Amino acid sequence: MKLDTAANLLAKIGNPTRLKIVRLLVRAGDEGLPVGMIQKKLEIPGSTLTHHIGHLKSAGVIRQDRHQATLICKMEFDLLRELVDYLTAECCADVAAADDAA
Amino acid sequence: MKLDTAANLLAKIGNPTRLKIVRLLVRAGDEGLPVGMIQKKLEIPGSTLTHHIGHLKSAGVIRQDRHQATLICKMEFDLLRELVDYLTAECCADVAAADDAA
DNA sequence: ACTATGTTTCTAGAATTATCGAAATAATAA
DNA sequence: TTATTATTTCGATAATTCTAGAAACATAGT
Repeated sequence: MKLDTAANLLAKIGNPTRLKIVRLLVRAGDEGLPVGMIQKKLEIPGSTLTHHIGHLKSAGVIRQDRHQATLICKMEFDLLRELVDYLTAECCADVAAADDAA
Repeated sequence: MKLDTAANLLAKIGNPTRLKIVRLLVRAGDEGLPVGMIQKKLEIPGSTLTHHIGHLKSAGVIRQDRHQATLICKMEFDLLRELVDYLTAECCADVAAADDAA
């Protein structure tokens, strides 16, 4: 994963409202959650919620599947995992070596 | 770690310039890097660099130790690890829906 | 004191992001 | 068709963040 991609993903989930959305969706698992349910839990206007969902979607963090009249939001777990892997590799891997060197 | 704290940390390192700084400092290990060396590697104006360092410092991601005329920037590895742990918990969550302290 | 180097503070403009009401669209049912 | 529920798009404003030049401050050497 490129640095700019990682930075973008981090910035997206680095917004309190969006991190709450991510957390809800992670806990919802593969079944996801309807937009309306997220809205009910976060208690924010629909347009604001859509704005944040748009960010998460365009970054590839989540996707939306329509189910009748409702849109179900689902985590793209693979990407989230990739991001954590990047952080671990790029930002934490050298910690042990650094500790040894000290 | 609280959600808002995590979101703030993610937002801080979710800026390409700051993620580059973090990466340099992680690789520098416990010895850290002088501001001037970071500036030389990133090729950005000092005032811009100070701005980003200020963000990282106020979030607790890095600290600065003066060594004669130069300021050495060092990662706060513990906090970074805590953040990765938080993300990992979110990512690999079979978390109980009960602890909803949003 | 003066000079040089390293870094920050001040300041302001540009760019991006967040918020949300109102109107529009999507899907389905009566 | 009309109605209803679900969600988005539009449009405008507010708030935040980014960038960087100029000036100031910090430290050490002469």
